[in-house]
Amino acid sequence: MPELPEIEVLKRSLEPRLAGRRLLEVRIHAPALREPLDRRALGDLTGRRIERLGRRSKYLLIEVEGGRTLVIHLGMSGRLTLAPEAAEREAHEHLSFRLDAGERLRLRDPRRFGVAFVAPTSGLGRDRHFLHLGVEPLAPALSGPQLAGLAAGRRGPVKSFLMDGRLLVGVGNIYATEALHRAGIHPARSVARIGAQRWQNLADAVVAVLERAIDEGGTTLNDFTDGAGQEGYFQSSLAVYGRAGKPCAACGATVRRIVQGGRSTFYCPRCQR
DNA sequence: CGGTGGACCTGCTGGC
DNA sequence: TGCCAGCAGGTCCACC
Repeated sequence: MPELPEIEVLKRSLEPRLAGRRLLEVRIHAPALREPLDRRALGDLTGRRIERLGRRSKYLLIEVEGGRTLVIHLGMSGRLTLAPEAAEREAHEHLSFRLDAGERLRLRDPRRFGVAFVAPTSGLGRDRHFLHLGVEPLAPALSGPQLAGLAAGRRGPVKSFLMDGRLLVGVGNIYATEALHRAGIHPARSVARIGAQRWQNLADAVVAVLERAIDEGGTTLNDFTDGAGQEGYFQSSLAVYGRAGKPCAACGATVRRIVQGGRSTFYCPRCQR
């Protein structure tokens, strides 16, 4: 579900409701998500006040007093919501924190591809999850020369390049697909055959698609919601993703589906060269 | 270096 | 109606 826009939407929805509040009690209902849950480190968060929320790549950062940060990655199917303490635990709710005022922060993740761990705030960049992450595409906005520089000396299809988190973070299958359509670039085109103008178009497209998706509350294909349970509506703006056999939103040609690196890619054979 | 395929896991959909 | 194959927003690894 979650790429950069979804995590950013989640962060923005939770921040005003979490900042300044205290984590009063933790419940852990599974031994592990994609990685084991450290009961001691998570339990050690109780009693601490939440200072601020942040985001790095597709990781949500919940910074608490005492120099710790609770880091949450939603994997493919995770959902983090703030709901009444009285509400029953839902299926696949693996981790939750009771807060004051009768609310509970709940992490549900049916597929358990997500991650939740605690790390020292000052050393986050040295944590193994963050050590090899590439550049953020927003603020400052990605530029053409920057993208070209990341691709210099490389080969391989541009879509794989966009999704390589060691170079550029936050862009997953949906937004890589949509950005390439917006830039008019065929997803299988080699990065070695992209010129300066196209790099600029692509950088602009990545930024525009991500920003618009944030504005529209993210993409809810199946189960994404923000921290209040609100679904996004960028799915209605998708030009090609998931639209194999249907008309391209821009030109009406029939959208095609191919597989790259084991993932579905959708593109318009007329708009994208 | 890059590409492929698989692993992790549950749930939903579509075809028969 | 039921069953089963295929597919799903993300990483991470082994292997060619």
